Amino acid sequence: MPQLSSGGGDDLGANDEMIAFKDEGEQEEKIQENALTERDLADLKSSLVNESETNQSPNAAAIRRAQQGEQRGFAEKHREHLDGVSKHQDGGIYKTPTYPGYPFLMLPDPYLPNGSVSPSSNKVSVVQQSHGMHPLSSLLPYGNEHFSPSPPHLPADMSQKPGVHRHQSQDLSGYYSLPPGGVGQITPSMSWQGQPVYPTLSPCGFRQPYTSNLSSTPSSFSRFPHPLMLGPSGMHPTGIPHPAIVPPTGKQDHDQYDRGMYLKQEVKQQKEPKKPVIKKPLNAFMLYMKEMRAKVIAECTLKESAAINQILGRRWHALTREEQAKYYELARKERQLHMQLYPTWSARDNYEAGLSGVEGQKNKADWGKRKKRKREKLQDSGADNSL
DNA sequence: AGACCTTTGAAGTCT
DNA sequence: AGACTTCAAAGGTCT
Repeated sequence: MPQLSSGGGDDLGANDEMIAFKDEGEQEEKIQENALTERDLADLKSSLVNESETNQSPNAAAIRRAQQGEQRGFAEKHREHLDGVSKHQDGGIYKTPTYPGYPFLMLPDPYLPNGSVSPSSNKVSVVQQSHGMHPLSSLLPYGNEHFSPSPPHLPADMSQKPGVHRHQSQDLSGYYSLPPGGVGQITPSMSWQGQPVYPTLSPCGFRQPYTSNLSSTPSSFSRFPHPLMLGPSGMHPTGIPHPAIVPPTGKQDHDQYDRGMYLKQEVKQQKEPKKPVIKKPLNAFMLYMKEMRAKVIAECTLKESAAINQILGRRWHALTREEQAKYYELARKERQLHMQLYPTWSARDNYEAGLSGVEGQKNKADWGKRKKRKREKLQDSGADNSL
């Protein structure tokens, strides 16, 4: 793990914010690595494109394995980078928010007393938004479904776990519970229309001006209002439009702004009034993926998530520690918020309940099956390695 | 219809 | 304590 214990008094026990940063000389080394990685990405992309065009040629697996081997080497190297400990995060990470796509909001920092706005959050730096990506999506990592005009079901723990006091603290307000009928601190600058154009290296390795030309997309912010603008009807029954609550059917649909989708979901939810599942808070990499996926899709014209995730995994390793630290910090806040919203929730809940239906039906026997599958897979891969 | 793939990280379980 | 497993997102692909 790249994180080390902070000892900084984070009662979450989450230590991912403590990311080691070394001196600037190493940064240069990192930049060189980035350049190499971009070339690797070009190779990866071309191979992936070929892969998709040739309908998964027999060589694809071998190529993939080779890439993964290469990637592993990089990962280990990267982790070495992160092994050192530095304590200047608070002073350093957000001083220069160089990452253009990171949507900082005017968020009260739950770690600061009185819900004061931390230096880390007083930058509204929504500059580069991914294709079809909501500007707030990094802070709404559980999908947008929860903001649909049709309110989600009560969270399972709301009705099942007695004594769960759901307060809407000031700390939370900055994240999920914006004032009804308005977007609160969300200023017009949060719109990604007409944002500066950042020439970026595509994950495929070619330089391409990345424009947030989203007006043509169905989920464009210009055509559809922000889900948080939906007002009370889009609020969570608690008053907190928390996105972690999803129908137990599992997959979240992306084009939540599509009215047709709303209707479909309404019908679906009427048909299957199952208990919602509170999903895990997203980790740093998941947040990164969520933000960058659309961009990679647009630039590489890839759609297969497995391939995209490979690219994103590489890009993740190619990020500087500071860039990664932003996501670690965001993930930490996500966990904190999640814990505050659902103090009795445990990841175990989803182990047992699964997303497939009635809570508790996916019992340990089913879990054992998956375990077995995993083991079989690992054994197979081990056999592959032995060849 | 649902599992799988693919990634990293957090958190749970097991030994 | 450390190893192992599951889940989180995503959407095409496969069974």
